[in-house]
Amino acid sequence: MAARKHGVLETGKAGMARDLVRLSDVAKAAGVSQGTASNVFSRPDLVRPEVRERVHKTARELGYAGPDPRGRLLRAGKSNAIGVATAEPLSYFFEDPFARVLMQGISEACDERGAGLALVSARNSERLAWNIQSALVDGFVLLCIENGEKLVELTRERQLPFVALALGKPDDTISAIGVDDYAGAQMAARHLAQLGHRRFGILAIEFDEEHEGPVNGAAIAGATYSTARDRAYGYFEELALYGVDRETIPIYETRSTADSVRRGLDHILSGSERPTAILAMSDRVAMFALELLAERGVSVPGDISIAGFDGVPEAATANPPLTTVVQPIAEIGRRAVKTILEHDGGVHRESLPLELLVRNSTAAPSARS
Amino acid sequence: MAARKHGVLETGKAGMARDLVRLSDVAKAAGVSQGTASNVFSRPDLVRPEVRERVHKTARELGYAGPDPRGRLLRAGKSNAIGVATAEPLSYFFEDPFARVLMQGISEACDERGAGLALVSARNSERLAWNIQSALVDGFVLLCIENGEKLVELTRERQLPFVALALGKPDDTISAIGVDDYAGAQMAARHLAQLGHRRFGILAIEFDEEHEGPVNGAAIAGATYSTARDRAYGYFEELALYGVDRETIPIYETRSTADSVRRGLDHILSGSERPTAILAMSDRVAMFALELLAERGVSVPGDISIAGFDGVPEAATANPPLTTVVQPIAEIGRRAVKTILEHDGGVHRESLPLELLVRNSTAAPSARS
DNA sequence: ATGACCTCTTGAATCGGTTCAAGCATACGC
DNA sequence: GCGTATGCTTGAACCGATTCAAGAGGTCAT
Repeated sequence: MAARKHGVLETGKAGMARDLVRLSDVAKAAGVSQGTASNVFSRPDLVRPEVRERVHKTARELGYAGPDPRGRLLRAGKSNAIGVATAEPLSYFFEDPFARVLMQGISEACDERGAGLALVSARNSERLAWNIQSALVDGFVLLCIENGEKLVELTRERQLPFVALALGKPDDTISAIGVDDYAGAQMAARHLAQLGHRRFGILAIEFDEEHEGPVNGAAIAGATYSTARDRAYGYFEELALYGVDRETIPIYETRSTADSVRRGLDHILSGSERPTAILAMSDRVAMFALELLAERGVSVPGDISIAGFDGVPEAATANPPLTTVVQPIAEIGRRAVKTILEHDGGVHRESLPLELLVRNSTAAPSARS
Repeated sequence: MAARKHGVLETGKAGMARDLVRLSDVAKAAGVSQGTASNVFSRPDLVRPEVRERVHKTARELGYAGPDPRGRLLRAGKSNAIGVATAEPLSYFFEDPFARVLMQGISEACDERGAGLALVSARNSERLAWNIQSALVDGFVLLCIENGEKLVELTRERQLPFVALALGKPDDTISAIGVDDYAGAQMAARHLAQLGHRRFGILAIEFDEEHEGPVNGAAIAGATYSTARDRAYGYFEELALYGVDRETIPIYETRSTADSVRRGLDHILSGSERPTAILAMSDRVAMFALELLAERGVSVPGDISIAGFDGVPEAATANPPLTTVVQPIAEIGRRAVKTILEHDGGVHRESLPLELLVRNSTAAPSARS
């Protein structure tokens, strides 16, 4: 009661006097040492009940808010929270389907272990750097979508445990969890080839920082992002087994937006020999393509088959439901958290299995194609 | 280079020796005072370039990770982050459509102002208490869904600025942002009544902690959650204007799960006079109902009209697209952040406008009904 | 040569706790 | 009555920075 009354008074003096009362004030007022006062709150069983009660009473009378986590943090060292960082804006965590499923896995693991969760990001890279430098966390999960190198660079300087979500990096001295994009791409390609398709088009995700448009072999070899590169090679190698020459496959690098997918589709379908199957490097891109084709009256899988990649939940309810290579996204998140919280100073690299999930967006090419 | 080498050595000794090198070590090694060393990193322009360079070099050689945010935090007082707290498990932030849109608004506002974002929650309330007590934030946004009272109680003790997302609380001494649920419910009811409906059923969201099932007037009056209560009264009052007696309206309290909505639907449709319109207190519930009715071969809006509440994005792509009362969810989030970051010690209460959005799930009752 | 005025730099205080070795009673066994 | 085990308390060190009044050294004008 006294506490509440005091609190009201405090906030009443709009904007003035912040939290003036500290543990040492309580200790002094209660006539005990600061050490004892601290024990009252953190390890009550070490304190004689009467003393404990007296200190509590004093604290209430003074309006003490309880031990300030800032002080504790400094002493204890651990903030008991992990940070998830990415170079995208913060809202990415709540918008992107992949990120959302990943975060579900991450948050489950955090809940289980009682760890907190801090989202670290920013629109411009200067602020991102600052945010990473000043994040109050015990470790980082790096969502390496856009600007992975930079992210790793910045995080490394914090000298905290971290794990990159993407194995591709040439640098295998850092911990990472990911999937075998190459093998996954092979699965998708094999599936379509075995259905009888021989004419393909590829709707790619980002190979490089800023580029959009048709892509050739050299560009792929020099790609900044290994995810796209590996998936491309996976497609190529597998299709080669079925006698499909990679040179004949139109491939368009999109920016994962509806507009760029539209342009990509135009490019791919404009050739003399129209593909009967499209390999999309992400479900997101595949689903944009699905919508656009429906608008144009092209039947999927009647006229064209499409296979995606990632296995986001939305793929199941797309129209038609999307055949895709599913990543264990939530599991990746869970393991990332585990890796950080159980960090032992070593490097932890892990590749999780992919799985082809056949739905209705793929079928044998029709006779008339 | 030296820095990296050192870093590698450090982490090499698996699990041993943490970050031994502090600012004071660097200062000593560089032969400057700690104050100067601090300035080198935080206010470089105060330091003569040569000295600055020397300190930086020393820091690199020692493998100094840069000023530790923990120390800074204690001194500076502000962690420059806000916490979003709720009594649901953490994954709620990424699963629930309402929460997601809200978080988009919140994260945009945080991005804009360069504030960090911490998610605070837990499965059991003991841990929740601890997490709130120890969150390193400058203020809280309280997502009062399930256990608002408790949440407010816990947060109040931190003596940090906070804003509750829900106006309903009897306690108007706390800051809050919300909508006029009563008026919103009236809009939905009026719309259906004006279409000609006179027989209604209500699929309610939670009135109380644990209950599911048919609800009577007394239960509503004594409801724990004001959101549900206000919406119910909004429906009742408006329908009364059209001569509909509230006693004749079957109302079922769901737990917002598919199963409970199924039971709710059974209850509502089992009466002798089948309703021609259903008022659902949330889009989530409405969309479950939509699916279930489709399964049963009941046409919406042919046989039955349904109106939702909240205006989550999914409502637009439901089948049929859902008529609903839309809340400015993202805007609520943005204002919440603004309120906290601009906290002046006063109480800030705000009610944002609702809007009826008519789509295809509502129509005039058919002749045969 | 003197004093005014700059630009850096220093040293100490401070932020708010936790922890631990050492001290002091009190009770217990003999 | 004495040594010892037991149970609370204490006081001081420490966590890792930032800040600011005061000082040091140098420049410039008179």
